[in-house]
Amino acid sequence: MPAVPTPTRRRRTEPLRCTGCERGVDCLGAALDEGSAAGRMSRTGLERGDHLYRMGEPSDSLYVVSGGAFKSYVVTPDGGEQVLGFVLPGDVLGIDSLTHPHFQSSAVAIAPARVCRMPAEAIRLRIGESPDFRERLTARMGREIQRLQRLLHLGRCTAEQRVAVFLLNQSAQTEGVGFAGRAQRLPMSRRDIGQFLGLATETVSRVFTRLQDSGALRCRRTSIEIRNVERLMEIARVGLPLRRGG
Amino acid sequence: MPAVPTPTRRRRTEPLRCTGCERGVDCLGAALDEGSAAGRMSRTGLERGDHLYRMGEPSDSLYVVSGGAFKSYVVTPDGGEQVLGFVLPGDVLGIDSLTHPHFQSSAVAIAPARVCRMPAEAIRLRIGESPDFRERLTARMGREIQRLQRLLHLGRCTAEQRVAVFLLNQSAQTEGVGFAGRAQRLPMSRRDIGQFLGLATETVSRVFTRLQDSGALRCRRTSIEIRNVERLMEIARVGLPLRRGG
DNA sequence: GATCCGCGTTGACCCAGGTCAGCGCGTGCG
DNA sequence: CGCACGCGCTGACCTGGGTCAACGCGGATC
Repeated sequence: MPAVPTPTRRRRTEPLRCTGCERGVDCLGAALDEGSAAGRMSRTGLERGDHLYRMGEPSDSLYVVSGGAFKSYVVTPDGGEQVLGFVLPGDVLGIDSLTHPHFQSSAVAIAPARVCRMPAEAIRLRIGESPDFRERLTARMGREIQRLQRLLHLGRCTAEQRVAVFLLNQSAQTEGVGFAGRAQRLPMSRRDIGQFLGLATETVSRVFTRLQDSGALRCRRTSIEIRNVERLMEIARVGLPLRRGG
Repeated sequence: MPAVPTPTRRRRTEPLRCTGCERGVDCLGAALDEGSAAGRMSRTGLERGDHLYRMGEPSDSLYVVSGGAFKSYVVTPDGGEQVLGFVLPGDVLGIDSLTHPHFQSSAVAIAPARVCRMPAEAIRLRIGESPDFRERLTARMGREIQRLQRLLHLGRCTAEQRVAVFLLNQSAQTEGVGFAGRAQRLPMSRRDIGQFLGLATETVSRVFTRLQDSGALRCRRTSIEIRNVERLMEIARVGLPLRRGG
């Protein structure tokens, strides 16, 4: 993202009702958009590079991603970026700042995206009146804790393992469990992946070519196809054996 | 901890009222021990090496640590231990399993310890009746997310930075912010510290001696004294300059 | 079409920290 | 008392991946 920070920008904001939304009743938004919180939601579109929010800004909302992709990150003391995760449709943005008056991380669209805004006061109201909503929210936080714990472990693995796990997760999230054989588009750059996995971009690149040489993968720029899920899972477990072919 | 798992053991369990407890009203237990949840808590003592719970066991409680020290960890697929954190008096154990039917991590006492058990059903009741309790619990989860995010960043730092940050945190938690000049006891082994920070025990040991040589620290086995907080904070920021003295 | 710029890729080099091995010390136990 | 064992410490060695530099490619701009 640019060196001179672009302003936090949100485009085409419009009020929203969840009735008839393609995400259905499992969406956290649908669970909010009832009772006294009804009618307080809004939907916003963002272009690639637009910030949904920045670390330090007053945090007054939670967002359900309904399209596109986001990168969540913090700026480290030394000026680097620690990517916390990539956030895809159905996921919630801002949950790490729910208990704080200011955002604890930044969120930027890495592809044209849409989000549904859930204002904090509506959330607070709904928490009081709906045990179901309460539990969903708590479950989301619990899941985030789990995710970060797994991420912590990933940080102790080899470069091959990190990338393999990352690709498998990515594929599972976008296509359902373990689907392979069709090319998908990775919305994030090698740089982003590196800052997420704790690797230099060069290393990410090298691992990609090594995985390709081993036949587990086929990739060109942002297009990627898992050709051998079993092999990739094997690599995720034990690292890459150096021989080629297969 | 031993290769053959010791049974999960809890000793000297007794019913508990928070009235008159030295921890005071700020304790999460005191906030629970009112209304319909009253009288459902209990206090337990553990010896060094006793497990409070193990990953996979049915999780039916939250615990407030009231004395001693714990290590929270998960066993990684390759059989290693990933230490998630060290848990000291006032902290809560089991919050990462609150939204799961089974514990997602294990907790073992690394020193003689005491905990107050908060049964899940009492928590559920109290959540329904007390917005204050609810918010405290959510705040705890939010804090855990923050902690893990910081830990993630720590995993990208040099060995010196990791150890320096660890020692500063440890000191802050046990003695109030930035206190130095008096020896304290580290209840965890070099091995534990390594498994927490993602370093080999040898590296932890080497860094300790290097920090000692540089005058920032004085340590012998489990006894440790921060002699120069500023220097340690400087190291935490930028890593250790190689020259000695100071 | 010419130019530019950001991204991905590759090669060469280097070093922080992992691994292995040895040793000393304190503690518990027969 | 002697022994064994676990833990911490240190040295020697090795390697995974970071760093630096160069280059190719594709998309945007004029």
